[in-house]
Amino acid sequence: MLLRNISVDCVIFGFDGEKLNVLLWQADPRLLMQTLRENEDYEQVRVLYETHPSLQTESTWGLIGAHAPDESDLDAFAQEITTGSTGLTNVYLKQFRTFGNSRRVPYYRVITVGYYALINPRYHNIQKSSLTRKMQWFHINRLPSLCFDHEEIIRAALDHLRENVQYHPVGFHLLPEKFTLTELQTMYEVILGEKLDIRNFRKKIQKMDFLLETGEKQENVPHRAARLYRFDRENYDRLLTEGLTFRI
Amino acid sequence: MLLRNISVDCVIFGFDGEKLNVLLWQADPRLLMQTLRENEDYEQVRVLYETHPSLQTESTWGLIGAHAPDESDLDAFAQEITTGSTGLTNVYLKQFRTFGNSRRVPYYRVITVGYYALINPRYHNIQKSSLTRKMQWFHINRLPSLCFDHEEIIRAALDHLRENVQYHPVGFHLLPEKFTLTELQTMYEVILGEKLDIRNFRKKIQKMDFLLETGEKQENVPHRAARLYRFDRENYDRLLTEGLTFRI
DNA sequence: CCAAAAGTGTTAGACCTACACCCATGA
DNA sequence: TCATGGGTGTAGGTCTAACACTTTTGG
Repeated sequence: MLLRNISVDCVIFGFDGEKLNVLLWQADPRLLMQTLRENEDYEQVRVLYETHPSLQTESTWGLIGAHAPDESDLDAFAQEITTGSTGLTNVYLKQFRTFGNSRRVPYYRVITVGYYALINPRYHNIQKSSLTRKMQWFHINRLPSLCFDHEEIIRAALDHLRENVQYHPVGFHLLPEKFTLTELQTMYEVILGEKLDIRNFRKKIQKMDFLLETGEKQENVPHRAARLYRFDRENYDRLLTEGLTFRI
Repeated sequence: MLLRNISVDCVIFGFDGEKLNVLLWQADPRLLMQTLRENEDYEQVRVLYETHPSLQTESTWGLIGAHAPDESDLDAFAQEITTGSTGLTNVYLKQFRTFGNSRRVPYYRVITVGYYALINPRYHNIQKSSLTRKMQWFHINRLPSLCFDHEEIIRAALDHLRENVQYHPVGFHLLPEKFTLTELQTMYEVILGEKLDIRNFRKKIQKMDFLLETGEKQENVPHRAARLYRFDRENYDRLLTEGLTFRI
């Protein structure tokens, strides 16, 4: 059974090497209606899904989310939602805030627990669920019209990410497993919204001692090939216990 | 009406000048039963309150919290809860995490939205609600036995506070309006769990330029009287827009 | 040989750390 | 006059910010 008053929304961030994007979703009204009719799990939430216009117009998009089932842990359910739409398992997910205004959706009370995911879009496969008309990446500065308070949720996720990324090495989840220092720097520049000095950035990040040189280089690039690094989680964890403070 | 599946819990932190404490609560079984009988708002949550032993033994304590009413915004409801137990209005409250494990309380599903409050206990008056047997401060290192997952919630609140306090000037809420530099330093030492060098701390905090000297001094202390300062929020906000980064 | 991005070092100033003694007050 | 905590400065090392040219690669 679904909990009528509780939903989970995932702000799925993807970094394509140049821009930070969010994965958004549009329901297919026909498939949605059919599911509402045939699946009695949806009994609890029918009125909201049946009638809200934003789920039926072509121009309004939503975050990837769902009402929580009675029997799932919220963290696990957020993983399920992410896996269901990207095909990725074991994604970095951060619960960042719960939105609890009493009139944030129409008809009845729904609080939503907000998570954000960091993924590298090169590796994922968008999976349409049975209700989906479209699923698409949007640049965070060019969001379409969004239903409910989803724009506020995305804004809040981004603010949270911006802080988080400065004090915790989570940005690596947005990159391929092997990445160049330029990719790493660009990711930070995009999230923080400012240019960083290339020489100072390299000195700083290399001094932190949890980048592993793979010995490999880029291939088939029309310029000097860059060295590829990987994030050394084990060493990072060890350094943490010794009191390292990560700071970009 | 109360939302059966959603509660709000407030970890109320108080700093007494020496230690960091948490305000905890014990129900009075007789008053509780009477309220359950007479107040039909409690219909939804009766089974949980009637039968769980932790609400009835003398040795188990709980956080200050309640099931959320259908019509209140969660943030506002957390304020109400805090006001109801401390008599203080306009308290610093931070929503820090939502606890959503499916079996965190018995009988039926309840997720709880966790907030923590920072108050100066000198100014507050504990107000017992109609259900209370006892309400009492506990030192964070000497917590009593707690019901449900409340110990985990307190631990998580403390971790969050520890991070928050280093990058945001929120610790001031734990102090009286006018405070000495030693009080400020002690507060940071207690939260961070480490000693700070007095001279370096003073240089650092004074350089930040949002402490106002009041011109007053302590009175009736058996030693040299310390100067009293106050936090200059306006100047802090101005400095923020100019790109200040606060860091203890 | 050209275009494009990779890669590298130095200097001046700011900041951090470690550390010890005198001062003001009330009892 | 004593006990208690308030208040202060310096020196050495580390970190930060600003800044421009050479190298490698593919086309």
